[in-house]
Amino acid sequence: MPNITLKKIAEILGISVATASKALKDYADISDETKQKVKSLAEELDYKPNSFAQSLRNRESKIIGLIAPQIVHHFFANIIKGVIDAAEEQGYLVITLQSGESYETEKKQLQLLLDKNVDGILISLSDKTINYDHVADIIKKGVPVVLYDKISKLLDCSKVIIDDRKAAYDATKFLIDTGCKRVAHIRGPLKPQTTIDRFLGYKSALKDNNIEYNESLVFETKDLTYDDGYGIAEGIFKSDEDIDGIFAFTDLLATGAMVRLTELGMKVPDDISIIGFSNWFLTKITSPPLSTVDQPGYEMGVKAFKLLYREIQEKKKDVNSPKEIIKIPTKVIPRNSTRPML
Amino acid sequence: MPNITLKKIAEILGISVATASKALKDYADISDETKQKVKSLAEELDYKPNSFAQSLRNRESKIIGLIAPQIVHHFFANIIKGVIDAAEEQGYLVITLQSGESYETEKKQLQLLLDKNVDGILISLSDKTINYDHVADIIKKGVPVVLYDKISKLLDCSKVIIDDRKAAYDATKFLIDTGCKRVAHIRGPLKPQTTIDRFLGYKSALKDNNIEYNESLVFETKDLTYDDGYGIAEGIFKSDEDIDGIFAFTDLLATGAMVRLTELGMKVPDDISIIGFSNWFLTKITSPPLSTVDQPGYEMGVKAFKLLYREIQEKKKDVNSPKEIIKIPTKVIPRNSTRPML
DNA sequence: GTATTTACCGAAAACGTTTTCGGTGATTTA
DNA sequence: TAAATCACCGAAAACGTTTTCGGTAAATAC
Repeated sequence: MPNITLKKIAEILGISVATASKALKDYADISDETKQKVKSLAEELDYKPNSFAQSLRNRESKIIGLIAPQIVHHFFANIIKGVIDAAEEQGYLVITLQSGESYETEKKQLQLLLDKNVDGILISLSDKTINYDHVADIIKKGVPVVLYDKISKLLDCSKVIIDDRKAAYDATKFLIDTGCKRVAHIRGPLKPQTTIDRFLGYKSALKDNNIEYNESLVFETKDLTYDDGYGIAEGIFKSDEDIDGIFAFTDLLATGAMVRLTELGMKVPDDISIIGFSNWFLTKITSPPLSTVDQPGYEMGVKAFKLLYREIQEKKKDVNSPKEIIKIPTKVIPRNSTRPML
Repeated sequence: MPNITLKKIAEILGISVATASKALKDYADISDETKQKVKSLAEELDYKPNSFAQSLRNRESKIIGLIAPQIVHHFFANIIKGVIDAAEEQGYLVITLQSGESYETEKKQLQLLLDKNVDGILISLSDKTINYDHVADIIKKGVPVVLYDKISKLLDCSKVIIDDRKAAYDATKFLIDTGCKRVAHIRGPLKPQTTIDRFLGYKSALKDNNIEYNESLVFETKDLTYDDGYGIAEGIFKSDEDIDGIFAFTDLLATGAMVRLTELGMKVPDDISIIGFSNWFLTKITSPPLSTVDQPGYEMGVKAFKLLYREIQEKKKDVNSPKEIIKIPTKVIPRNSTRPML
């Protein structure tokens, strides 16, 4: 079945393709009568403009690209959902790709999106990415790019991030406020900025509460897995430091640690309080339910798209407003792995 | 910066656009010398063919559409990942959309994808979808469509599904084999086929093991939420039926029920054994860890794409092989919410 | 030495849309 | 009545690619 085109409509009506096109777009130099005829015939034949032709002519695809390190991940899935919803509202569709935390695939996928002529790109850097030229290059080329969550300060573009430092500060302070004296920190892998920021937030909360920072209370992880948290708990249990609180880099680490410490006979939260990070679904159903920091992924996705959308519009009009960095506020969610506030 | 096109390459080299195009595609009627010149200049200038022009000319977008009821969902996220990976391998990109279990948006999004001229569509029906014309129409139009997970028998197209009936049979049999005498079933909402199939699997496992089916051992849910499972547990606890095993429609329901039953003083698995369905991540960290049925989402996504890919290829060649229905095998994952096998 | 094949290239149409730039005839204005 | 305005429409170029169909020169065949 041959597709129905403007040409066909024009032929049937005995007018030119140009007139048909303009009629559908309500150009002023087309009579109301012709407009009506074209519109109703288009309706009747269920005419759909060919998007390739439109894109070719208008130089825009109405598609954006989205790269996430992982898709099967509560936080990122929420972001993706937010992006898709916000995009759809503006008539944009989203091509999603995942780097799998690999620099090479991240680079390759960026190119795939560019090859498809997406109107803009939303990207969260992989943990392994230490060279940013692949992103810098496309920014330089004028492609609208917005970074979200895993960002780099070296990249000159708009960004949406969690205020990790403040969030970590709040979490740590919450432990202190609920009676913890010696708070440990299970930190993430060294590289990403989030690790550093949460660590700094932890440190400054200690400082502000007159607790001396003690390096041996900081435990490092590489994998961010449940098993990792589970393993690290051994060290915390055996430590001589009288640890009575843990601020973990993620809920998963916290959960792993909590399970192991419980197995080892410690009571949570009385012997040791634990707070995670992200408010993933699982935190509601651990025993005890895990206190955590809510990291609003959906909102982040929406904001990221809106930033990108603005840039896309501005590019069309050839204006250039300054880059923006949005910090999404977080909130401590107290549950039963920490003691109640006094 | 103006994009670099075939025309530009041709001009620089003093040849025609046609020759340039053919050189890049290794046409036999172009001399090796010209091919080399064109290729190296293209390389040097970083020439990227304009995808709109290609799509317009070739009538294919190398993009497929994917509609899922939910994105923030372990099972679907895995499927999406599988689809994206498999697609990328064949040079396809994926536009993902979520219906949010709404028939109206499902319908609308199908249209959005069609308007973008995707080469094919992968769709999992929303729970609320009871009219299938919107899908049937595009199948009739010749658009390659493959249904996955939430399917309808009324739709004539290829499908990829979990063998729900067998999976439920296995899960129920597993409870019986580990000593349960009176196995309850928390079933899903009435409509979707999965609910029915799992229920039938449950029933026939009972029958094959000479246990009489008892309607009052079947509990219905609407929401599939943790809270739903939690609430239903009340009824199970208060029941006079001496229930000693539960096969729940999903892990979440199972977890909710398990938590509530534990609160009510029952010991899992000794007083009551529980098995869930899906092997979501959370099952590893409940206490006790939840026995479940593994539902391989990733594999399902891969298979679904491959089916779709085949149809797309066949459509190009104008051949028409019969529709295929793939059933993905599942596996019982024994953990500690059920008793050990004797 | 003519006829035929071979090797290589290009003109042009096509995909379907959008928009510019005139160009009609009809109506107003001076 | 001539000149200016108006309302309406269409031809054609453009977006960048692909492919068909010749066409020309050189190489081979007879």
